Amino acid sequence: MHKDLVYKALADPTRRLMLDELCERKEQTLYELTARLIVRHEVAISRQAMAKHINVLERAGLVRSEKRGKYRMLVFNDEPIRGVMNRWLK
Amino acid sequence: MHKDLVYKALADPTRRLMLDELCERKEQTLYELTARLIVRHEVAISRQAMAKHINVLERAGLVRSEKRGKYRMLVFNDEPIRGVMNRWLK
DNA sequence: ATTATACGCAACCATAAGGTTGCATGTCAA
DNA sequence: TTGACATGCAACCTTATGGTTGCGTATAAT
Repeated sequence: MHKDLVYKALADPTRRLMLDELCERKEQTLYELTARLIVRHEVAISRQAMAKHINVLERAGLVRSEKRGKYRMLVFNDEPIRGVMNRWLK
Repeated sequence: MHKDLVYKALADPTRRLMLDELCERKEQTLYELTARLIVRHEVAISRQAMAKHINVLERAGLVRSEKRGKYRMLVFNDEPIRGVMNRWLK
């Protein structure tokens, strides 16, 4: 569980929006999430770019994914964030 | 107070070490901090690179600096971190 | 069976990020 | 006042990052 990956994953605004959405709706497909970002947050992005972002989030442990048929189901996991943010707080 | 700058500032391991040190010892000069990182954390880095990192941290509001004679005094400020980490925690 | 769907993978591109070297400048000590 | 010291500034370089296009593939729908 490399914390560096968590910090780096959170450094991109698009990935933070993705976490916002996944935080609200616990389970989504990659396709749903992409559509949601485009229409609700006016993000201009391709599916392939979204897939890359999801991979970054998954390597950081912030997202768990599971292949179900032709869909990739995404679930948010807040545990890495908890282990990372208290570092400089007393 | 752009939160994006905070996330980006935290994305680099050297800057995180700098915050660690500044969190421990509230007031340091840039020179002290550089020396401390090199000897205590075995970071191979130049003074100029450190100055760049400090500027990034300052723009994010994580460090306040004040010119005192020929020294630049650095003070850690945890307020931006508090405003940034509860985003995905219930 | 054929077509549409949701996704994975790879190559490629432009910009940002982190680092270095070199030089200039203001401050302090001898 | 002269020199060492702590820092600022700018140009430059390398690699990482975020994005794209193109193609392949397994699943689902018609």
